[in-house]
Amino acid sequence: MDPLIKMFSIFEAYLQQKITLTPAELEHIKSLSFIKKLRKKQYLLQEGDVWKYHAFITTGCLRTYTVDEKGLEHIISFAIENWWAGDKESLLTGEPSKFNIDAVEDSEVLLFTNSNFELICREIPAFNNMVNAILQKSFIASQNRINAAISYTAEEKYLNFIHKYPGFATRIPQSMIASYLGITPETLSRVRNQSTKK
Amino acid sequence: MDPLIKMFSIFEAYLQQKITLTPAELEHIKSLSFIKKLRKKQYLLQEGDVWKYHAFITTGCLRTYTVDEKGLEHIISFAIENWWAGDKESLLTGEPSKFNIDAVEDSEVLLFTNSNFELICREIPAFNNMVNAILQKSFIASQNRINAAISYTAEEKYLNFIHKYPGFATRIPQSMIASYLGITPETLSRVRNQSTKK
DNA sequence: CGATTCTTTGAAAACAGTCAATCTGTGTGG
DNA sequence: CCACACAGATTGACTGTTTTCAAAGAATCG
Repeated sequence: MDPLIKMFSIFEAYLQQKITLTPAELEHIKSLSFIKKLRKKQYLLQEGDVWKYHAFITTGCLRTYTVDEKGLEHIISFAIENWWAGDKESLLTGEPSKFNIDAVEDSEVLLFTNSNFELICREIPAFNNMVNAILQKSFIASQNRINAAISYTAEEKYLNFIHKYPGFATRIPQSMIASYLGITPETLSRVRNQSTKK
Repeated sequence: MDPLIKMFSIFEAYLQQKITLTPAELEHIKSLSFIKKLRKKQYLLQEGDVWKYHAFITTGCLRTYTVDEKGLEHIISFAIENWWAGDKESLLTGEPSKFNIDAVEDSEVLLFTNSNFELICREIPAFNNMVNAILQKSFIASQNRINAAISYTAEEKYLNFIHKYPGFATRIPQSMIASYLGITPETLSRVRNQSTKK
């Protein structure tokens, strides 16, 4: 099966679960998308580059992260199949990104240039509404993450994480969970040992 | 001067700086808004209540915060004049809010019920676009705050804060800045002393 | 002023981070 | 198929930062 057809069918299922589209609209959206396959550890975006796309993940897992002066990575977000990735700030301002995005697993991504994406939003109001609803959910999730980051202890952060994303923890190295939670891998290891004892 | 007229003129100036509206549209928006004056420390929203509005601050300063089991407050966000406040999660889900919103200074707020707000969004596409642009900026700010929360030391958090919001720090108690940064007031006090020595 | 609130300071304790070594599991090439 | 290499996880000892608790010192406001 043509990979574009297969990948797009995943996106199509995603769209149809959220909004109603005519076959012509679907075909139009499809015509404006293109595929990118990423091997594990391959970059989708590197710090310093300008991000100009909207990326929908059909399979796999990506991470968005910063690297500090000491070379430590801090994961801002994960994005798995049926979710979006990108740097909205770089996209909006045109400034070079301060984030890196790379593949945690071999992944397949559907890309839209920003101008094509905006075209779709203008032409298909339901699509625009969907995009705004996603943004709203993303914002709410961010608020909750901020609350966890400034209120919780290391243990609470971990327990909250596995409760919120059950199953996901087994899919990625623990050191990445630590990086996402803002603690060291060693601390996470100790916290896990103590939690299981209870 | 009628307080509604005065307050609305602030909102009107805000709107006209962002979008173009006809006098009739402005009048329509005005007719769907209502005033709330808040004395310092007065609640706009209490934990457990369902939030059903969109609040635009014309003067003053509000804070959104959680209270943990120990009774400690954790500030999720500040909102000053010409900015918005509310709990999008409670609004979207209809669930009781886990946040409190109260006035840090005597404040004046313009309120729209969610249904009236959505009506305006539907009737005036430019207004809807403006709302989405604000949401986008809010999301970007949240991402940056998450990055600071998981990457920075206490001192870096403070320096980043005063750099990002110059002047604002003098407007609120330092203990609230500490609460916003996720550190204790004592630590902030010490960090400030050390920073000024340098 | 006096009362309240906020900030600063000190000393001790708790927590998380660092560095280094060991252990575990996985996958690859000989 | 085994042995090895590698990446990731764990553990220990130590260090450093931040918190906690308590008290004293400013600042603010009625």
